[in-house]
Amino acid sequence: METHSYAPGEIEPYWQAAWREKEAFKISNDIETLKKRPKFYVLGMFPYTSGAGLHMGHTKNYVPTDVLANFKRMQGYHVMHPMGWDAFGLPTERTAVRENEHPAHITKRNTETFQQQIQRIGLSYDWSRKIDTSLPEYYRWTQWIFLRLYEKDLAYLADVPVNWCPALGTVLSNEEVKDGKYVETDDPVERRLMHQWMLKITAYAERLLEDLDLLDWPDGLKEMQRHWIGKSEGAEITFEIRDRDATFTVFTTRPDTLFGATYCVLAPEHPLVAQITHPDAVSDVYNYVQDASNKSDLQRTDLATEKTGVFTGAYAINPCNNQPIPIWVADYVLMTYGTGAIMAVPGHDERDHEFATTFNIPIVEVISGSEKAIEEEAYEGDGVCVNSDFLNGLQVDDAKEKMIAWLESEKKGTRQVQYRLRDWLFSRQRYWGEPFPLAHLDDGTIVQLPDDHLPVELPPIDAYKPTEDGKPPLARADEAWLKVQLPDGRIATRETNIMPQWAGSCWYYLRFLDAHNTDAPFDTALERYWMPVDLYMGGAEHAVLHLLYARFWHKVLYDCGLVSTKEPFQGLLNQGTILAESFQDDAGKYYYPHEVERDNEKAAAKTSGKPLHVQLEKMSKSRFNVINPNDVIDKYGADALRLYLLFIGPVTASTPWQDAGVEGVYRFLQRVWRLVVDEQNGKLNEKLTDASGTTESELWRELHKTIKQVTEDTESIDKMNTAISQMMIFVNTATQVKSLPTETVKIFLHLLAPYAPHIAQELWHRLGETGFIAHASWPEYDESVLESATITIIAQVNGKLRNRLQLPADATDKEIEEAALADERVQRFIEGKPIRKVIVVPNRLINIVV
RNA sequence: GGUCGAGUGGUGGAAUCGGUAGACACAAUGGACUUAAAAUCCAUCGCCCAUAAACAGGCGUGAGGGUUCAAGUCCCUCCUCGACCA
Repeated sequence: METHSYAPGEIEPYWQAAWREKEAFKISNDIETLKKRPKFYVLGMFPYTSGAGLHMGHTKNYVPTDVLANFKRMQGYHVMHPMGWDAFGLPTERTAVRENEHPAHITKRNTETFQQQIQRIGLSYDWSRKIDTSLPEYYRWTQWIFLRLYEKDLAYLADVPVNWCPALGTVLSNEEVKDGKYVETDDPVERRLMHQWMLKITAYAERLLEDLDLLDWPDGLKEMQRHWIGKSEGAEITFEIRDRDATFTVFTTRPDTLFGATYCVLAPEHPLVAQITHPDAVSDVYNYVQDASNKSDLQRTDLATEKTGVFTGAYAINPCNNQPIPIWVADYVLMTYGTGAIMAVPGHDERDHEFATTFNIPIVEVISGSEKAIEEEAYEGDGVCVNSDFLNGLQVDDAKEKMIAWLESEKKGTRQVQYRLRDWLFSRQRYWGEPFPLAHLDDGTIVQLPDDHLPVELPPIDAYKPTEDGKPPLARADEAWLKVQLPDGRIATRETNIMPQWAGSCWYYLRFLDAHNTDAPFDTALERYWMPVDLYMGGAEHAVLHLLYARFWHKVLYDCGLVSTKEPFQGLLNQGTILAESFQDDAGKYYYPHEVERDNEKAAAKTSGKPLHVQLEKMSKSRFNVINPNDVIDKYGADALRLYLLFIGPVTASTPWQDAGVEGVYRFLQRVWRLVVDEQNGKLNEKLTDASGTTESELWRELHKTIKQVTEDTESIDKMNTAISQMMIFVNTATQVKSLPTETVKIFLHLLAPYAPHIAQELWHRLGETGFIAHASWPEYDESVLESATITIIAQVNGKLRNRLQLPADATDKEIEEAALADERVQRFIEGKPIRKVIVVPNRLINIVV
């Protein structure tokens, strides 16, 4: 029997093809056309195109941003809503090695899969703007922007400690190293100084901090960035060394505690260590420094359970009281942080206190206020200075000021601001990334290649690993690539490091504006029209690094006069994660849901009968709890997937996946379908009439209520779940009425269209409309329709609900009071007690206090 | 350890500025329809007390205290969980 029920599997591919053929979401690049309307730029963070394909986390980002794009488009905005691929990076290179295939081929395959999967969701991207960071036409401009940074002296070479794995002959990232070993092969990893490219992001620390105030970002996110930048104010103080003609400088945020400094510490790498160490201590110190050099920063500071150190035998002079204090070497002081030396105040710093206790160094109280004896516990709180000569009696803040003034007048120190932010290690010894547009001359000087040499394309090489003598993979390229002739005729050797994975994503939001420009990274007029991004959505894992790096590049481009805004992303939201049940046995082994026997709370493995722990965790392959978006589309369609993802909770909340919930929204879509289509014969529902909407006044009012709520909730982004609730209420009402004005249904379909575009389009079409509902105008609501002749007033006695009163909307306070007092149920609770007070909240309630 | 956020029915979640707690769904239970099932439709659905039934009543937003005519919402103390950083 032929059925005419809702069949997403048929209508969705049909309309997706129609949108593609008609280029329904393509945006003009003609600036005059664009300027006729306001703009809205909504961007979901583009995916890293790993072989795993699209996962539910992507959809939790791309669906809400798409709803917003559809909504703004219907409101009359020109909407920039592009998609592309973050394609350079280590995972693809690893696959290339494993499968012995060129990473470019793997990338092509992966991006095609991604595009196919994304298109099935019915997202309204302008695919003509698609970019791929690993294509020369794109990375040409990444290299071009790097040259602008280089010209501004923001790129430099430095010796920095890296994780070096001798067995693999390569550098590893911190994430790849655990307990001094490479996580995948257990090969030992050591710390080694290597020549690396650095970007001087610290030069922008203050602006990166200050300009956070310009942004409409969640406070928590701004706080994370502030913390990462880590501005601290204090003083640099110079210490002289007794009996030697040498000094060292420390940075402290607590110059007020200088009188309490009872020792100093130099980092093991500090250049003075060798110079000042007393002959008797030389071998101890040497051994200690050797040990420390193999530890990571984390092992030296936060993971260290015990403080270690060694006395140099030398003494520094405390500048405020000329007392000699011992100089130690300890690995809890890092050379890369501050000046690589500290003054230690064990009385008022927890780590110094621990160290002083371990090594029996005196502890002096200089700030009063501690509840415990200063020998027992460091006191880091506020208080009044004691044992501090000219600071005595001052509060901490005043004491800091006075001490800095004194140091400056005595030329023993200066006011200083310090940041936690480090310069950005910008080179990798890998293959699948952007080559640097730089070359080295024989005399060691570095030259930048002229712009017209770009792109510097990746050369073909025989193996994606370092050379025998430890040079990066690009050093395997043939001479034709390695040697480059400069405009003046000299021959230079190309830089063989590549840029890190972050590089391509630092400016991709600009390339979307003018994706195929071959003369410039983007057109300036287009940039001025579209920037900044109005809403940027992405996972919280990018809250710090990606956003900070992109902001940094953007500010450099701003200083070069290439972009018109100080900040790239005006609005920003982190979508929540999607959780799902996972099953784990006592040994920590995970099981797939189909391997598990469920009995209410308890779960057991089907094969072994072992009891399993059931927990809600983020969906991930390694936890065996992934649900593939494409499987959901196969079963329920893209509209149901979209609606469900939005209906389970606010966009920013983390919510568990429930299969049954998808059925709920699927049923809702079926009800919508039946409003228009008679499932028996496929014709239009007989209830539909040509009457004006106002004839069915209750439904008309519900419609306007729905327009209002869907408009407001969609606008706020984080309330799309309640927008759907209200649409459900409308459909429930519409299902029950006896005659249904077609006009009313058509208006409703506009509201549904951003959320469930396929079904809205299909029903729109069946109601005789041509063209795309996506191009129709967003409906307005009429406030007067929402007004009702009567209102419900809550009658309370002593704050407790006693009755609901139906009263005319224009009733005065006095009339409300009279009606309440006349009410039988209210009277029962007053029972002749004296009325002390009556509170009337307009349009809401009356509270009688007895 | 630090910073930020969150605790509401069996479940996901609603609740504007402090003003009807539990919208909308899911699950469950009962019923209608059906040879049967699915689908669909109707009803019930926080806890307690009471009743033949009903009207009503008491309690209730992690725990304890406070402010207020009125607290899920504001303040204090504590507990638990999560995110990020270390």
